[in-house]
Amino acid sequence: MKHYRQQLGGSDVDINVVERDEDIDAFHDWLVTAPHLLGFDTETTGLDIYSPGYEVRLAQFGDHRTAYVLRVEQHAEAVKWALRSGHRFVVHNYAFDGLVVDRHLGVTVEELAPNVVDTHILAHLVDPRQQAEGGIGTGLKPLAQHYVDRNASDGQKELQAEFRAIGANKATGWAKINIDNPVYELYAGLDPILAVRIHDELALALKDYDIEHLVEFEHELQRVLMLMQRRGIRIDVPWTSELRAELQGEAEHYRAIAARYGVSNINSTKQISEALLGMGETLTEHTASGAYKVDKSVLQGLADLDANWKPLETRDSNPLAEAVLKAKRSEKWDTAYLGAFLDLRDADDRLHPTIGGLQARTGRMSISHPPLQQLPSSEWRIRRSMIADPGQVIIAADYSQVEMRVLAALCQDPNLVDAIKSGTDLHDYTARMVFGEDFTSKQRKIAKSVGFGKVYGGGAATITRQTGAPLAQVKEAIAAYDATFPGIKRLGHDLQRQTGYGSLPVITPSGRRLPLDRDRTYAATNYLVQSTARDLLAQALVDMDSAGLGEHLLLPVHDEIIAQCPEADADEVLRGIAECMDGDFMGIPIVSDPEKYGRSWGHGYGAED
DNA sequence: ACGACGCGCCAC
DNA sequence: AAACGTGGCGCGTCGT
Repeated sequence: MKHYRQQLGGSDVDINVVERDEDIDAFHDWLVTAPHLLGFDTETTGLDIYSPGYEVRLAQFGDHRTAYVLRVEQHAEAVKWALRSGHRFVVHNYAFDGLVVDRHLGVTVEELAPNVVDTHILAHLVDPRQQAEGGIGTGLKPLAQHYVDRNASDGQKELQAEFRAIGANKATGWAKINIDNPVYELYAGLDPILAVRIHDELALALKDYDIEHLVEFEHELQRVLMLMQRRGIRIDVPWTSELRAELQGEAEHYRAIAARYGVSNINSTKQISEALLGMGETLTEHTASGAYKVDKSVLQGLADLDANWKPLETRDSNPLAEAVLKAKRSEKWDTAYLGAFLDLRDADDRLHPTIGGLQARTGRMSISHPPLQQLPSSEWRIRRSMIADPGQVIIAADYSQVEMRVLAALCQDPNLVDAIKSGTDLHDYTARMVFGEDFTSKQRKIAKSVGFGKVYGGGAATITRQTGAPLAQVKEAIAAYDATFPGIKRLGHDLQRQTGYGSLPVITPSGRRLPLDRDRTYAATNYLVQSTARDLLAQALVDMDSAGLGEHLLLPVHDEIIAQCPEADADEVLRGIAECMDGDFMGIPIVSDPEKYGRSWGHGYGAED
């Protein structure tokens, strides 16, 4: 047995590294007398749990002052035994380690999840802000520094130095570092101890908030999301490869055109602005640092295109602007999406994206590796890469105008409630109230933008920029909007007053605490609405799992659920999904729009067989 | 060479 | 009085 002793938060901690088979006896002896609640952590070769060749290298258990580090290759049975020993475990970000032991040790999410408390979830419920936003932070390091020891480290920096010493980097070091490297072993052992100590402090903080139901709910949701991540989603490799080749060809074609105008690097804003000025174009917008702005909207203007890439026919299209726009788009779609699909797939051509259940300040979920919540929706080709399992079809259900409905429920403005309950198009209703019976399509667009502005906290200037309508007209529309729906404005005022203008958090109907930034208290309405809409979708996911629909679920996308099922069952499964999503929220009907897509996700966006 | 950071752009 | 929210990620730039 190898030992390390270290000071942590004013007391000594002991880290024991199991080296030989006889050391396991000491681990056994410790575990059977150890506290019921133990910290657990793993060290692995990387983050891509499902990639070929992936390995879990170390497994660590610990209490407040003692940790055992086990090498999984040697002592996998002891690790499994410990995980099944009836203890409860504290894990920081169980969504990761839980899937690691599910995939690589066969200790499943189903058996372990009920015995786990995740400090990431607790931390987010105490304070969802990152350090940079003025919060405590939700990572192991900031939590350790805040709750355990001002000088605590999660070892990332120290390990990075070790990686460098062996000619590795952050990406390769975790797989390459010697398994008996002392820095590696020490920090591996510290992590479960930190998790336990952080847990106790967070549990104490949560006691005051009376949100035990949220703690339980978020763990339940996490389990459902982990099963979705484990299931993964199949990709059509030949389609993806062919589309890549096509987009790469397009990018190359347009790069060559740009090069003819002196732009050798289409990502260099400097080259682009200089070349455009050289062609006699006038650039009027500047970036924050004073450089000429040549972003998408500026280039679209020069290329005579509107925001939807449709010709405006107001001028001759600048060929350089057009070439840069198209080259950039093709390149981004190729690398950020299609390339990632192929790189991140497992041996069975499935993606297992990381689904963060409690990610944004508002609790909104995120999906990364690859980022499947942000695939282009303007066309179907990228989404066409995601396909249903054999014999199945992709189905989806999205909430209809969920944020406006939530806003109506929370502010109870009579006209807004009436507008939603009447079932008429909300933006038509608003335009009629604001501009009268004979409103034009332009006025409807303004009314729609004002509505979004209310949800996001935007003002007249932003709406002017978006719609192109004159400022005076936008201001008039906002005034009329406020007069029509006074409850929305009142909600914002009430929230700011109730929170002491940012000194207290906004509390959502679910009990979630949402701290405000003092210089942006106008965001209170948006936080409340966004978070509550998220809670509705999260509850629907948990309900679907309880209703036996879990096996169909693929992805959550903010206000919609992507799923799959055998074609013959599509109507029935969609009905079940709708039953979980739909309902009454504070007197406002929440309704979803279920749809059968077809063989691929792209089939919901225009792809055909 | 690597990593932190700002910008821009994709989504809802 | 006015103030557009939440993410992920690839690129270029800059600092180590």
